[in-house]
Amino acid sequence: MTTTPAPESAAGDAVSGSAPADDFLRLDQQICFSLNAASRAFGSLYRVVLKDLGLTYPQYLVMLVLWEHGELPVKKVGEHLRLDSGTLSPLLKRLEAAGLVRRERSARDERSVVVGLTDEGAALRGRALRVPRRIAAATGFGLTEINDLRARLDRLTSTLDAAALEDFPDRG
Amino acid sequence: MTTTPAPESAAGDAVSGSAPADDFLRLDQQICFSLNAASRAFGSLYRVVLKDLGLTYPQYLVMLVLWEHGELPVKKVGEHLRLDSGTLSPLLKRLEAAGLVRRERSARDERSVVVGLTDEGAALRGRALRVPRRIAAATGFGLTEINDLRARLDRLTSTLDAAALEDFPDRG
DNA sequence: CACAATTAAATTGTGCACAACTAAATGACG
DNA sequence: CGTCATTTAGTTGTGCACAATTTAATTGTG
Repeated sequence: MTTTPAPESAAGDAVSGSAPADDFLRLDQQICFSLNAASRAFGSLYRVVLKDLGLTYPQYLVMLVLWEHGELPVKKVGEHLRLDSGTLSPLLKRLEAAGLVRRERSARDERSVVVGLTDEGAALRGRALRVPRRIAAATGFGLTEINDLRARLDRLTSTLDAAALEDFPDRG
Repeated sequence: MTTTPAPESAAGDAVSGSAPADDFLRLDQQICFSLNAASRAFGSLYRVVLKDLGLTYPQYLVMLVLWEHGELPVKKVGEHLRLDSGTLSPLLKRLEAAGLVRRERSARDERSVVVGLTDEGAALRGRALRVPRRIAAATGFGLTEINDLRARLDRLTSTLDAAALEDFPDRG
């Protein structure tokens, strides 16, 4: 579980034999699983930390966007978070039911629904200020290391997005 | 979007003012969001690549485990993937309905359900061999870089797990 | 102005993650 | 042997992600 053998013999050439492909399959399991596991481990930690704010992790992300940008149409919130209305509509309804946000149709454009903070939602920010520090501490990483990891992940994300668009151009 | 200002002035001391905490909140958004986004971008890519195998991403992970280890009780599958029966039971039923795995109660221990591959499930491995290469290519990362990222993520995961256990010791 | 194309939310349906709980089998111990 | 704690799957309920579809408003064009 330390420093994988790394089947570099098969790194550059086409799939010829069978053994290198096996290694790739095992490696693939490790990579995709590592990311998946890290994401879920983060989720578990946030679940604990956010419990007394009464927020789930995706709800917290939405609140972060609103705290930073003020009121926004659902569309814009979705652009910030890479989420569509299929995910956001029910989530925002739950935040509204919790009294943290209000949602109202824009007068200028009746298609658009503008999401804003209630007083309670704005006040919650004060209690949220201590969240990042607890999370950062739990990672055991320093700021530099965190920023480095973030940069790699962001690069990975945009590369993956680009690759997905090549295979599947009919996507927004 | 390049090299964040990094509010290192507030890195070591307690939250005194307001501005540094604001920065932390913004930073937190970036970190957790980056991981979340990368995980979902990976998911989208796998969704496309796995489409003609008829597998979802979590189902693919289960198949990887079975291809590598042969038949296993549900419990063991869950240990490999960090998933409990609440997630695995319905997932395995879908794989069984698809004709890829069979599930049968162990004779030795009637509590345990052993999951094994059908001929069709074993045969699917052949078509899956080309998946890792497509994924690796899409990341735009070399093997070294992938392994490095994986190592960081694994370290992050175990640190996060340990931190969660400190806050919440009643967890397996 | 009329009408087609586009856009924004919402809805529907499928599948995953996870907490909480249930049911059944096993194992330990008096 | 009987009883109780533990273990293993499964079930239920909540919430998120995402594809596909629907509805309504807006924009563009003739």
